Amino acid sequence: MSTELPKAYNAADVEDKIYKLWEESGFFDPDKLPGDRKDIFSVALPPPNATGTLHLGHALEYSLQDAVVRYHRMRGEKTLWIPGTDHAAIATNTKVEKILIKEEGRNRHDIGREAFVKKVEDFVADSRGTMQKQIRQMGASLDWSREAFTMDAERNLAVRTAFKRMYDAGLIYRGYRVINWDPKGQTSVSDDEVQHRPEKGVLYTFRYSKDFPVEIATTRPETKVGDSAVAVHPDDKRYQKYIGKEYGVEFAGTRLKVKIVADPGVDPEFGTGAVGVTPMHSMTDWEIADRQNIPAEDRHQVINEYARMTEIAGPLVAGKKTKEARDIIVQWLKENDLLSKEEPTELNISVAERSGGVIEPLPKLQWFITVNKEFTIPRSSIKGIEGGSETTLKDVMRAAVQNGQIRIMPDRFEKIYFHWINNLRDWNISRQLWYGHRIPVWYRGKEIYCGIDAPKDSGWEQDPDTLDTWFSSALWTFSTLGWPDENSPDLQMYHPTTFMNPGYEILFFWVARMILMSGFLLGEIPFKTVYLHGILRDAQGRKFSKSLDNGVDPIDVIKQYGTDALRMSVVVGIGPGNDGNFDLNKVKAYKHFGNKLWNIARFVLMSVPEDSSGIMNSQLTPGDERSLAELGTVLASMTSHMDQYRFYLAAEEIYHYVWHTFADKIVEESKARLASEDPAAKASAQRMLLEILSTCLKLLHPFMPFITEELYSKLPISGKTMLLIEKWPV
RNA sequence: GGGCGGUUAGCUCAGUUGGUAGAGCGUCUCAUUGACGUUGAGAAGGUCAUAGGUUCGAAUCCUAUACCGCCCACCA
Repeated sequence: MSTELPKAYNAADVEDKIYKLWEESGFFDPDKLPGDRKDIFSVALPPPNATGTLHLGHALEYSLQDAVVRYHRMRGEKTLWIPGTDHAAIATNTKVEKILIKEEGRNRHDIGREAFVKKVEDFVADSRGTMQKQIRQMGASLDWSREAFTMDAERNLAVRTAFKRMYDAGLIYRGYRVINWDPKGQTSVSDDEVQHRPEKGVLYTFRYSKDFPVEIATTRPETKVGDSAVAVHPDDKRYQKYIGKEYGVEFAGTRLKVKIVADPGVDPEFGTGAVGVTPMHSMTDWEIADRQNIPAEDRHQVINEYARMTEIAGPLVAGKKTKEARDIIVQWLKENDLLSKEEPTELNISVAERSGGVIEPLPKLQWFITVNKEFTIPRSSIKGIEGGSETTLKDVMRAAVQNGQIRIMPDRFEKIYFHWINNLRDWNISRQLWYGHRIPVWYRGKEIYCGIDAPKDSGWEQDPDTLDTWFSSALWTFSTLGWPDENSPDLQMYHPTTFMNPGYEILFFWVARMILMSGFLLGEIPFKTVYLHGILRDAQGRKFSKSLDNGVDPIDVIKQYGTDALRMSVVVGIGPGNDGNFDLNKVKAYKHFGNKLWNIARFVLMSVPEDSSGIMNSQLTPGDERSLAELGTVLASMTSHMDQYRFYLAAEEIYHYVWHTFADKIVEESKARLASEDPAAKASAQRMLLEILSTCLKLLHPFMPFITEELYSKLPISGKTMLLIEKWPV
């Protein structure tokens, strides 16, 4: 054999070249794949946030998806994998504003909306370029001709159309109520974007004034200047005589009208069994106030958007930060001999997940998607939901998974999903951010107009708010396929998509919302299988974090060990839904494996003639027949693993076979015969080696695409194609 | 408060429907001008958290307990 391979495999020499070859072949585009492909396999890449660069989590995600995509392409399916980027409104806003403050000492308000959005767009353009390059380095076989961005013109049209249709169906409404306000990010956030952090607090027990009949308990005395009622349990004997009575009280420099009401939501065992109701600063209290018909004029906003006390809060605390106000009020209670107890307590503080700001519940006029309201679903292929029937978005989301049309892997996340739906409240979709999809609603005096485009006549002003970034992400499986053009060939061909591979941390943010949107807008499920992956931790199992400085740049790993080694290291041994540890030693081990494979191929290539047509027809010895049969069982098992999305087992199986059966046993055993004088024995060995090597390269290709493609190109077999589109053996 | 996951070799973790325990790394011994030292052969090392139960048989199923971790939550 004349082809000279270097002694060791050097990933850097081949990866860029191979990727270019693939990309130029056009085979990432399913329309350009050869042969008659009837079965469809389509995947939408979870679009990475346009906030900068890829991290190891992306490496894990893309290794899994590329393996499954390559496998199905080799199975002869019409395989589409669509790339894209998410504008990640809140994350990008935050990041760019941070840079702005650092570099220019100005915030977004200093430079104005237009200039700020321009800055964000420039930043995003930059990030997207970097990330596209990095995704290519991962070897991801994405159809770049269909690349999408959640903020481009096509996706913007999809967003406006979706909003309009939901608005017309009565599923989107504007409402004034208590929402999660992030004083740091200066925007509202949805319930899912609020995280809880345990903190030590104090439970204060006191009464508003000397002549007020009941004591209440709270951890936030500063909000009590905004109280409108005291709620007790309807069956609580202690307070029966006060229920329905109204008191005027002088409390910490304010005058309050406090009605004592009975509400079943109150726990008689907690504190004094009586709760001060602050409608404007607690969602629960707002709901109690609604149930008790507390009129709007008796609800007082005492905290503003900057987490400072308002004028209404009274002269004692007005203008103060909430924490200062708390101290002042506690002091006032003590001075007036109203405080009866101070007990240390554990409390959960609410924090905005992006900015880290402490959430301040505030009443605001916001846009919501209602999840409990009945509507007529125009059409539906979701089992259990009849087209034309009355249903709710919650029911749609539930049905899609309950009836098995969507499978969530691992199964246990289905329970978590249902639990989330059961407790779901209306989704606050408006954000007071500048970068994002502008809400397609216009106002003129008391008139309101919702439309895909601005109203033609003059005097209208568009709603200043933008949409929650997950609103556009929720459309992703079909907004990337030409929707809202229902006749789009891509949409008809590739939707519902086959496979979806997000991290479990965005099950609610994204997976559930995709099911919601696809259900309402298309009457379809967005995908058939959701394979949730876990988080990658460091070698000791710790989370990657800036403070630990244990971050690893996947591009550095690729430079040092090669992409194939990185890919194997994040796939093998990590089951669905489980966190994995990232260990450079593991990457190194798979680099060694690549080299092993390289040298197996070198040996085989040196051992067979340049023209293999003669040996490929030679008679196999019974021993060689057995070896091929044994490979057949490995193949069958691997195929089954791949079909069931058990990549972690498939990859390990072929790894083990190549090294410890093919190299250690079969190749070793063949050496004597290759050197022998018996031409039949020699030819049989040559044929067997070449066949096994060829098959192994195919089986490994989904996991280690670069080295296998390179080696496959050297094999002296006729009729072969690029390994990328070679047939998976059967 | 509710729910979920984990507990397997020194370390990090696999173990698909129950059939006498596996991988990588690490350790020890030996080999080696050989396709590959990014190597090969071999070895040591586990009562599969604990206690019960089901079964001919359990790391695997059931019930408790302990310890770690995660998610959800309108006990103010």
